[in-house]
Amino acid sequence: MIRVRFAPSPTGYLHIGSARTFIFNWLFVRKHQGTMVLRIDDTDLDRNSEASLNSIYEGLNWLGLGWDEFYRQSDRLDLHRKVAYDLLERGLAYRDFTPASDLDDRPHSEAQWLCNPEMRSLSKEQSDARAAAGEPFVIRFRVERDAPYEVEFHDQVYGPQSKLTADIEDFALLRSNGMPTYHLASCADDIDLRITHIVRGQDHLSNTFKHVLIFQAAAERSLPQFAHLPLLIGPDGSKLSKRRHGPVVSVTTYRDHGFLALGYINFLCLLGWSPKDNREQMSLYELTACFSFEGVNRSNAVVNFSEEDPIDPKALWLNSQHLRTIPVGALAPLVRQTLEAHGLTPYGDDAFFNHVVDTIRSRFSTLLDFSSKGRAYFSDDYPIEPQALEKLNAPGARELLRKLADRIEANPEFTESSVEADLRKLAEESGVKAGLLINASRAALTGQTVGPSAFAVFTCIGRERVIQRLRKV
RNA sequence: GGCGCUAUCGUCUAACGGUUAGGACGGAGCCCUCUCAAGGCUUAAAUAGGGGUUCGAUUCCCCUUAGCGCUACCA
Repeated sequence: MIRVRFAPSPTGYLHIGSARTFIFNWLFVRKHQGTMVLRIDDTDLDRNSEASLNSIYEGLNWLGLGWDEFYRQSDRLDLHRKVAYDLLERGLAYRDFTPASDLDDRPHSEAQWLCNPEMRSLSKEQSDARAAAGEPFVIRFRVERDAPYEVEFHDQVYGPQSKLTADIEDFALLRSNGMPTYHLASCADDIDLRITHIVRGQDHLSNTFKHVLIFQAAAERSLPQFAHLPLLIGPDGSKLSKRRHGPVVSVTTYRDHGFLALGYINFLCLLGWSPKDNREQMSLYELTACFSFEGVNRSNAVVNFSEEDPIDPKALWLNSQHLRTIPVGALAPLVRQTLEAHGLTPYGDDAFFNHVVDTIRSRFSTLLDFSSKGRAYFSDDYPIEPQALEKLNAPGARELLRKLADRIEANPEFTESSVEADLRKLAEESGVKAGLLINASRAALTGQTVGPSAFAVFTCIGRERVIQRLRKV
């Protein structure tokens, strides 16, 4: 049984890199009918906040993929401590009484820090005595020093990995305030939750050697599988961060820009992974079916945005592809929500609404376009653009539009073809080109010079409103 | 500084030793057309540099360079 976990720490919004990690975990586990664990890694008291936990849920809920089991590390502290003390008991870890402030003075840039030999060699009696006296300490993992060996694991993406114990420092397991470090909490939980595949960002690739040491020391069973994902970076080549790159790094930004969750998921999947057969637009089903770690790349992927253009153009394109191909029935409720959020109430029944959505969607790339560019289809209060005004100001245009209104009113039939017939007949009788009347109609009905076929516009606005709007010009 | 990872068009990527180095986004142009999209077609655009191995390297090995990551009582 495959079990994976997504383990965000609540120290900010849901980062798009984290979102992609979540998605890859999800695709993998759904493909193999395993269990998805959501685990909140909240062991850093200083940086955690309830607000950021909520924003992570917000992002996850928007993606809409879901999970099967849920844990918070802060509820599992006893387990973490037990693992640390067990390692201490067995001599695989030791107490380090060095005050935290002294460690800051370490010459970081020159030689790497491995351990403090004095603390490492403290006898059990001394160590116990100082602890009993209330002196603060951290518990560190005792990495082999006398007989260095290669710590090895096989990464599903990066292949065989190894690192000499001589290059691994005696990392902390338990802080002096009694809280576990990331390394300890993560491994203790992965063991306890019987996680079989650890899928996470490549920034943890070198940490994995430490984790392997913990797993080997603390778990009876064999190592989980590891799969590290290439990082998402900005156009400047640096890791995406809110401070540097702004709101583009938060998934909710894309929700707020009117993205379809599927469109954005699809985009994220194509960053660092490909199905190898040139497919780009894919359904969740297709993504799940063909996802594999073999298809994951090893080099970082740039999210392509700029100040003028804050959304990756490919994301926008992919979204527009989904927007025009998903079933109207699935799209319509989302459009309705968007409209309502902008104070617009669509006309007519569901069938009519679906018809309108279906007609105009191929020109749009986000949900927001329905309430902005598509406003005239859902409200009588819409702006007339300057170019549209020009069309209306064409000689005789207004008068012809009023006549057209009369013709339409006189004709009981109201379909694309009946309107077209009425319009063309009127143009012919008046000795003007049909194009003039067609363009003027669109301008009058939508306030815009761009949009669907003019006759389709008539049916989307509806008979009564068409007559009204044509007369009003 | 040490260790680890990476390197194909501007961007996302394909090519698991032999291709005119393919596709997509974006750009340019053409067609279609009542407008705008969509769609179709065309086009510009890449193997970081240097050594090997090989009949033959984008592909395998080494070096250089560059970028990224880890080197915290952050995750």
